[in-house]
Amino acid sequence: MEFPEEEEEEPDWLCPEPGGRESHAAPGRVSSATLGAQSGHIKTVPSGSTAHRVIVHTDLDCFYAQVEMIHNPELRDKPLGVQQKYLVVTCNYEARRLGIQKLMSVRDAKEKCPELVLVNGEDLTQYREMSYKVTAVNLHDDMHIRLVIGSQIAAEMREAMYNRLGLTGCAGVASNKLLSKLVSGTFKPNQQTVLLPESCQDLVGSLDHISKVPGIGYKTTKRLELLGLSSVRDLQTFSPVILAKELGVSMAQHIQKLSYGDDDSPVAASGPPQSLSDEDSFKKCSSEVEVKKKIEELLANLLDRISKDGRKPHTIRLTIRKFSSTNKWFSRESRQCPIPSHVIQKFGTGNSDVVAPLVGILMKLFRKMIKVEMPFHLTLLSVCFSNLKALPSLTKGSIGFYLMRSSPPSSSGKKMDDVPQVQVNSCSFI
DNA sequence: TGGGGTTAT
DNA sequence: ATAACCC
Repeated sequence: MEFPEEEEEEPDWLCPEPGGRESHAAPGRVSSATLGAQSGHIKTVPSGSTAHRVIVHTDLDCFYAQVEMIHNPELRDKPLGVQQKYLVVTCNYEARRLGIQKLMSVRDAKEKCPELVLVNGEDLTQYREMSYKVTAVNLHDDMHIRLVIGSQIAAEMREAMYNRLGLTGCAGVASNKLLSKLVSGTFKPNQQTVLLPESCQDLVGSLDHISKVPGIGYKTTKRLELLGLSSVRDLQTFSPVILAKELGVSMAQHIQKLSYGDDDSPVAASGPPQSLSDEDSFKKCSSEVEVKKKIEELLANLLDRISKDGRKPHTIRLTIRKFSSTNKWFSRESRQCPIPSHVIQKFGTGNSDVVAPLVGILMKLFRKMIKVEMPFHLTLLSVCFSNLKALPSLTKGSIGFYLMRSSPPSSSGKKMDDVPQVQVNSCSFI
C-alpha cells in the first residue's frame, strides 16, 4: 500500500548534485562552438567491460503525503500523516522532524505529536492518477535528457572526426535511426540538429515525396506510385490491407511505420566491410574469352585488396548486367557459391595458387546465367568476396580489431612505435 | 551512373 | 542464393 521510501543520513562519500531545479537545458540546434569546449576527466574502462549503461533510479519523497499536500496546499507547512486504518502509513518531512515514522500507529503518532494532521489515504485513486502522470513525465524528460546527451556525443564525434581525420560533417540527433538520418541534413555544412519529439510529424510531413523516406527505394517507389501514392501523407493514410496485398504484410507494415517516422531497427556497430567487390562496366562484352579476361582483371584487383584486409572470403559471387534498351538500368543478375576450403587456405600466401581455381569457379557461375551457345551482350561484370572470416586470434569484437590499420599483420619488422597513438583502454568522455 | 556496400526473403 | 536497397 506504500511506495518505497528511503530514509538515510547523507553518507559522506556521496554528495547531492547541485541545482536539479534550474537546469532546464533546452535541446534544439546545437552549434559545435557551444559544445566544443567541454572537457573533462578521463574514465578508464577495463577491456571487455560490460559497463556501458547508466541507470537512473528516482525515488519520490513520501509520495502519498505529497499528493495530499498538492491537493490541499494549506497542509504544506503542517505536520501531515496519511492514515490507512489505524496506521500512519507515511507522513511529510515536517512530521518526521517531530518524530513521526512510517507505519506508526495512530495512537503512538498522536502521542508523539498532538498537532499532527491526519488525512485518510485508503482510497488510492488520486495516488494512482498521479502515478500515471509521473511515468508520463519521466518518459518525456528522459527523452529530453537523452537528446541533450546525444547532441553532446554528436559534437564529440564530429570533433574527433575533424581532429583525427580532418573531416567535417553533419549529425542528426533523434529518437530513432530514421529520424536522426532525416534530420541530420537540416543544416548543411558542418552542423548538427536535434529533433524534438514534438516535431517528428512536421519532419516526415516536410518530405515532398515517398521516395525521400530512407528505406523506400526505386522499386518500392514505383509500386507505390502504381497504387496512386506519392506524398508521405498518402502512404500514412492508405489502407494497410490493400498495401499488404501489394507488398506483403511485412513490407507494408514496415514502410507504413516509416511514413509516420516510426523505426525500431537496432543500431549495429559497422566495423570493417562485410564484403569486398570490384566491378567494371563497358559498352559491350559478348564473347566468353572477353568475359574471362575481364574477370581475371577484377579478380587480380580483389585478391590484392583481400590480402591487405587480412581476412579470408568463404563465398564468391559473379554479377552481370545484360544489355537492354528498355529498362535501361538496374537489372543485375548474380550467382554465388562457397569457395572450396582448400582454396581458402592458400589465400594469405602468394596469390597465384588461388587465381586459376577462382577463375574456374567464376566461369562456371557465368555459364549458370548465360547460355554461351546463344549470343549475349553484357554491359557490366562484378566479382565479390563475401562471408569474410577473421584470422584466428583477431577476434571480431575486440578493440584491437577496430583500431587495426588496413594493412595485414606481418610477422617481421613491426616496431613498437607503429602501434596506435591512442591509448587503447581509455575513453575520454563528457 | 559507377563503384562500392548491406539487408530481407 | 538472390533481389532489393542505399550512398
